[in-house]
Amino acid sequence: MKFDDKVPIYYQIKQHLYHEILAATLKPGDKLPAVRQLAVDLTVNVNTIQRALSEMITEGVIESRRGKGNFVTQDTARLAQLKEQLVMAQLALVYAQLHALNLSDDEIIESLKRYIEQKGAAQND
Amino acid sequence: MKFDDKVPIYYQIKQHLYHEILAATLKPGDKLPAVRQLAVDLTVNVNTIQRALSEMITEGVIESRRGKGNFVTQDTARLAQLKEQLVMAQLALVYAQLHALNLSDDEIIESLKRYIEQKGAAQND
DNA sequence: CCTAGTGTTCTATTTAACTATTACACTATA
DNA sequence: TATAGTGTAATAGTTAAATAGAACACTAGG
Repeated sequence: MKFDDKVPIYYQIKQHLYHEILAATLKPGDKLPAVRQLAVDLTVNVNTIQRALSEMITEGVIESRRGKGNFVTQDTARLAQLKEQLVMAQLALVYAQLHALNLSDDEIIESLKRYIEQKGAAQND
Repeated sequence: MKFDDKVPIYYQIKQHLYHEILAATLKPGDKLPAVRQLAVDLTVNVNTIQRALSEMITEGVIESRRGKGNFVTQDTARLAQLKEQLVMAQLALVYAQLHALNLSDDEIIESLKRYIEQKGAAQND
């Protein structure tokens, strides 16, 4: 995994895991890879994995069972809520950024459409 | 100015200045506030300001004139190019994030529209 | 009971960002 | 030429992220 050195690695790992869970690559109740395995896979230290996981445990996304492993919560309502929050946060961010560049609401929507069309033309998804 | 502690301060300052320039709050040829003044305004050290500025000088956005000050470049073509790049980069980012959450192209566009409508309803812009 | 696999915690060290401080270089102007 | 305002650069110290390594706690299975 490649990291952006502008953002703490533990935070990027957290976002990575969030995406896997909210995109249902990891389903409710699924067991995550062992922390030592994740550390190898992502070529970081166990402590860095642990830091990402401990925040997600606090947030109710992951349940930890000592001696067994880490598991995706089965609280699907919580997951749906978090997904909606994440989508809205992303949109709010990009909207604020583009609005700050003096793009109107319509221009923002249009430029997104243009981007998607260009993307589709450049490479079939 | 408030900073996100997940991202280096110098980098946030750079983005902040980019926005002011590309939104034409600071126009081509305009003089920027003195580095020591910026340091006071943004409550950071001069070196942190300098680091942001030196990258922007390398990128051709700002011209430095020793003893006089820092000035926005008058190369409007360069500015237009950078603005387009920045907009596209923002869109690419949010698209990738939402796509990774299994939202289709249409759903991404629709959710942006919904966000903007909600925003307009919640607070007149 | 022992062992392997798991999560958890602690200490020490390294590195990069940021700060504080000082000094230097150049420009304009009184 | 003296002074104030500007950018530039170097040094030293602080802090947080990340690493390395070790130890501890719990579970399952032979």
